[in-house]
Amino acid sequence: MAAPAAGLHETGLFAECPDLIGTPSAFARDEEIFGEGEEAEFVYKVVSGAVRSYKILGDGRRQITGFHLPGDLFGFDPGESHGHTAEAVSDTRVLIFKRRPIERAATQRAEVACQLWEMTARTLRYAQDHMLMLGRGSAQERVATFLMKAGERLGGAGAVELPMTRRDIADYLGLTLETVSRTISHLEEEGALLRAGARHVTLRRGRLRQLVEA
Amino acid sequence: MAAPAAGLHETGLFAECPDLIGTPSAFARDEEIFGEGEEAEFVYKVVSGAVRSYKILGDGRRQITGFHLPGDLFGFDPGESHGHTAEAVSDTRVLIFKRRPIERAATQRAEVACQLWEMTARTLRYAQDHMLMLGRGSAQERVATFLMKAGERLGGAGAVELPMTRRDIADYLGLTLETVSRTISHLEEEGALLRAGARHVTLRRGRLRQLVEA
DNA sequence: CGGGCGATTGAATCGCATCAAGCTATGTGG
DNA sequence: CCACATAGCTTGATGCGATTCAATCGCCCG
Repeated sequence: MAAPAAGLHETGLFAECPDLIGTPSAFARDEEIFGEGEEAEFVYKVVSGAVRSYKILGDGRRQITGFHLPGDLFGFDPGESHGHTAEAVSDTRVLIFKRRPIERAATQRAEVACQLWEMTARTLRYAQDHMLMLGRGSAQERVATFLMKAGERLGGAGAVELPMTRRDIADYLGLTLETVSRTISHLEEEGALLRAGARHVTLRRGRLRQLVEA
Repeated sequence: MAAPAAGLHETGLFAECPDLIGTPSAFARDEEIFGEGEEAEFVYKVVSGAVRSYKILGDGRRQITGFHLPGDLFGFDPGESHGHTAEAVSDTRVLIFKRRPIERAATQRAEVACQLWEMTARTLRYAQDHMLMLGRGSAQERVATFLMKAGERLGGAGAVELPMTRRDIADYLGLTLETVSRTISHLEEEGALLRAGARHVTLRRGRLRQLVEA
């Protein structure tokens, strides 16, 4: 679904930098965590909740480039300033890390730099897959693919609790919220999912995959 | 326009790896350089000509993720296998480097790893800007932006010699070749450019920028 | 000079956007 | 505890921009 950018934790980068205990912090729904163009002083790791990263196009058109879920690291666009704005999708708790010590460690320890490289590379692969959807996918393909990927990350057996609104999904997929809503209704008619309230869906993965590949 | 991914040369990574003198090689127009899924044994640097990297969606729909021009490095998607297919847009000369020694150097020398990280990060920024176009731009915005970026990379004063076909441009921008053609005609009517043969255009940058921002 | 591929242009169609009501949860104050 | 307000979602009607299908056109190369 999104650009996880996890892995630092698991691979122990943070464990190996004793000074880099993250500072816990919390953001309310829709609160800005950082803005595009601001100096990139911190890096963030989601503990609970969800975060959206997006770019804006002058007149307000918004493209969400990724959602960040618990375990994901975000805000580490290399460069002096943030290339995105990040906001809490729902009430969210994060750990905050200073960016400088991490970058300093990277200049001295090759394995740290390699892990950062690997992390950025993973984000790049997600971005390129997403480009394929945005450039070439129909509305149905985009929504079905989104739900399947969301299901893998959020769901257990098939029940998925979506933290984001229809507008967020639309801005992630390059559609309007009406089209997302209609498409989900259509998928339900086709037997590809069941809704229980707008945010709670149960996926029929096989059926969904059929519709995407057909 | 594309995902340059240059920088390794200028920053001397290759100079510092005496074993890594690139092997010259040449590809004819439309010849495949490597295919998606193949083992990623080599990295390539464009000497002359142009290269397209793309992904394919089952039924033949193609999304070009970037064009590579002289000086650009490509094929360095980290991971064991290539995530793209690469083909020569026109007759193209490249330098070929073995990937292994570079990665080995990265695991030992932090500054090498940092350069690779930086390179991937630059590609990621291009990909994310492109996502904004694909998700939210009109045909006119996409084509005008493409031409301006192509002009910066290929053109001197304003005369641009496009190495790729309308279909290539369309598959890069998520449009059809007819729409690209029509849009270029329309831009010419608007006084934003002059054509001298399909591949040769002279841009009026100020006028183009007006149309994109309006 | 002729063949052919790529580009342009035209006409009809379609998918998604836009505009516009309702609907349904959730939460708040009386 | 219920009425009401509100934000988010769904559904419907209509329009538009891009695609699709179909002819030419024109440039380049043999």
